[in-house]
Amino acid sequence: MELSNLNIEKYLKQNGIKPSYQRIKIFEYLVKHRNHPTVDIIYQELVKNIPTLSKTTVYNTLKLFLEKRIIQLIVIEENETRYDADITTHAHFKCEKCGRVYDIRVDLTEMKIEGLKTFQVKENHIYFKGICEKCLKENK
Amino acid sequence: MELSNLNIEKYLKQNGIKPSYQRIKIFEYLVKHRNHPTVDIIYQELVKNIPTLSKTTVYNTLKLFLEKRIIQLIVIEENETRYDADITTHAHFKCEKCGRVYDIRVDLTEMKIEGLKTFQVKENHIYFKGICEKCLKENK
DNA sequence: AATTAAAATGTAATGATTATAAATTGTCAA
DNA sequence: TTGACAATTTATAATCATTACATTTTAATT
Repeated sequence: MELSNLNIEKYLKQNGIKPSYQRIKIFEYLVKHRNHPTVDIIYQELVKNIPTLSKTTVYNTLKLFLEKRIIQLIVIEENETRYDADITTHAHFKCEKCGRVYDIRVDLTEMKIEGLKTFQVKENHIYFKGICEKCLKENK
Repeated sequence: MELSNLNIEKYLKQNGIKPSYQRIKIFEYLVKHRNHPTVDIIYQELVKNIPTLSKTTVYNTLKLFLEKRIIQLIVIEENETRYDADITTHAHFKCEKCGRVYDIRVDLTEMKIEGLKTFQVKENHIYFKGICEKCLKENK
């Protein structure tokens, strides 16, 4: 299902989450922007329209979303935790210049890993660092 | 070259690092244990034999090693930064039960990624989470 | 409307990392 | 060998993201 078209309230309910105003807005932010934001980015954006919003609420809500597995954690840099409402398998690319985090489609079926045969794998994470196309062009 | 057999003092010099006692011991710890330790683990182990050791020195030294590219950063959990003296391309697996971080050999040549064509990739990181073989057996 | 539970909020506490300044050690010319 | 300067280590304080906790607000139920 395309996240951008779904009814967020319904989606939260389906996943056992009571759809409060704040929860809806936080999830909506993730779905609409798809920018892999940090807690602070989410807070700074939403507090413009929800002046009473507390950063603790953002933390609590994201933790709840993680427990219910409707978002995933992205940890690329130390001390920079980001969140993604796209929970399908995909990789990320972080540009060292502009700091943007891009979604990268990867085909993991190609990747057969001997060393993991005897392990029970629950999550896989792939990310790259470098310079994005946009920044490469600008620096010419 | 096998890191475990090399002369650490020489290796540091070759990479533009003045081989002080602390630096040698910290690098030696990484090479001998290969356990992807945190700063605290390194500090707690080394301070047993170097009572004057400061945690700041461990931080400074690891930062220097990173700049000189003789170690790599491993960030799997938020708020848990680990270090690895093996700078060859390989993946990691963190066990959710015992917390151990395993090295996993992967063949990245198989992984052709359309979305990265126009980007300049400098680093790639792959990690998995789940239950390791040891813990799977113990829980039976 | 009253009662209770859930959620949101504000503030304080925690803990890893970084900044800063002082002390120690190493280097090298005189 | 000594003195002076630079590099390194150390100890302490500051920072900042996250978590803990207590209070207030909102929602649900009778």
